[in-house]
Amino acid sequence: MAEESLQPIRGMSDLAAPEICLWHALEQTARDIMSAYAFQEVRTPLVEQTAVFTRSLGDTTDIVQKEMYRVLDRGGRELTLRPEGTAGVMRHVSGLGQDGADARLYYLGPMFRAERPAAGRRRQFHQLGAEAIGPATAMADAEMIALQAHVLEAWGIKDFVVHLNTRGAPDDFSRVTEALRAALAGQRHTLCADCQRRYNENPLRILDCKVEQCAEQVAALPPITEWMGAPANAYVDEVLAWLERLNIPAVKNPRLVRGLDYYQHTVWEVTHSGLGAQDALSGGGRYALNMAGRPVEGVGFAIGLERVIAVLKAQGLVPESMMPRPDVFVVSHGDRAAEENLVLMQSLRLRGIAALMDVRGRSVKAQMRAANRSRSRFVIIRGDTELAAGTFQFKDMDAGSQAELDMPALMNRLLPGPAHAVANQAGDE
RNA sequence: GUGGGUGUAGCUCAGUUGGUUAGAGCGUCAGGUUGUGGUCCUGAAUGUCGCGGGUUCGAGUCCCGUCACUCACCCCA
Repeated sequence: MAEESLQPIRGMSDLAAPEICLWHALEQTARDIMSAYAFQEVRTPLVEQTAVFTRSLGDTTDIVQKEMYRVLDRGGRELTLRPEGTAGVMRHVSGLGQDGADARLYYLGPMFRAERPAAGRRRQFHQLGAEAIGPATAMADAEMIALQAHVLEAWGIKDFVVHLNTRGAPDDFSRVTEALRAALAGQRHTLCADCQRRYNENPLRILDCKVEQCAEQVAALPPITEWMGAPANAYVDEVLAWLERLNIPAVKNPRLVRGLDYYQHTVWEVTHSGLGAQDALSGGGRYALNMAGRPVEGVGFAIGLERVIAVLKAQGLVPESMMPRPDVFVVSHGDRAAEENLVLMQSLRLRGIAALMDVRGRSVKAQMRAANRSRSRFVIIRGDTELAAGTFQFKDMDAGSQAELDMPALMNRLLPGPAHAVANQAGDE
């Protein structure tokens, strides 16, 4: 066998410049908006006891059945790399007791699912999620959808669509399940293999099957809300009313049910036409379940960062344009000058000026090339001549102009510098 | 998990019906007189042709396997 191929494992990859600059920008925007909605960040462990996920997501879900990275630790305990963020947050909240009754929390980080990678789907991917813990009210649900739309818009995502549905109250659930089985009983054998299995295990999931023959039969069914009681219907309508009041466009999609068992009442998904096969940008819903003996109710969503970035790139955004520019590159000629320039560079950095220099003792020409490649805004050249005269050559790399300055004049050019270097960044080509 | 496509220098790729020292563009580095970038000119370096096996006098080129990437299905973010 090959000695060792230390490459990243399938579906996981490094995230570095220039792409990382885009991530920083998105993260900063998201944190600001979360603060505006009074959400606090929570960082739960990347690994939890397997039961945290199996109990909350549901045993029959695809995530639990075939997509979790499960490992045994030294004590033989069953652990799992988190496939989503909600379960860990609920576990956290259940430990807070009364203090967790109205928690407003968000998270941002990697999730793991052992799937076959494809466009918009990785084994390690990243989600921004938010959870509002508290009693079920339509206003709380609408607020979350508004928050989510706010984030997507602030990131510059255009033309996303919010699909909304209800899974009904808990006591509607069995009624809908039975009604579905009854409605499909006759044509059961014409459904796809997966749906025949779902017919027994979880008939709701048949509703969002993409196989054509199933979709046709589903289209002929009445909307599931007809089998639900009046309270459940009143609840969704109220959510829709609040959204309208907030000017958040949303379309009702009676086939949307989502794949996780903990949802009840409002569920939604945001799609974008520019994504291809995996067109879901984010999803969320209201849930209720028992975590460690404590009931936890809440509403939340998760946005797939990789997919957001795919849309932004499709919209023409280039990560390279977001790379920060160094303010100044220091060029030396002669050992004495190099020594003094190292000290100069350090003092510039202490004042917040982004500075760098060549540390290999290369020719002035090579240093200038390096300065150009680094996209530095300015170059300071100080050799033996300048050292003797107590001056600096100060070159504007964009304009190509150069002037000889003394120390006060140099500082004068550089200290207000970051401001106009930033202003310049937007306009460079 | 199932199916399709791909895998040749840092990057994007070419490589004719298997034939002798494997190429281009971009990038990198160095020069174009002795202290100056981005344009131009000249030159240089870099490949276990994904990995393993097989067929053959001979394989980047054919066959098998394997790994990875990629796309679709499934499901989801």
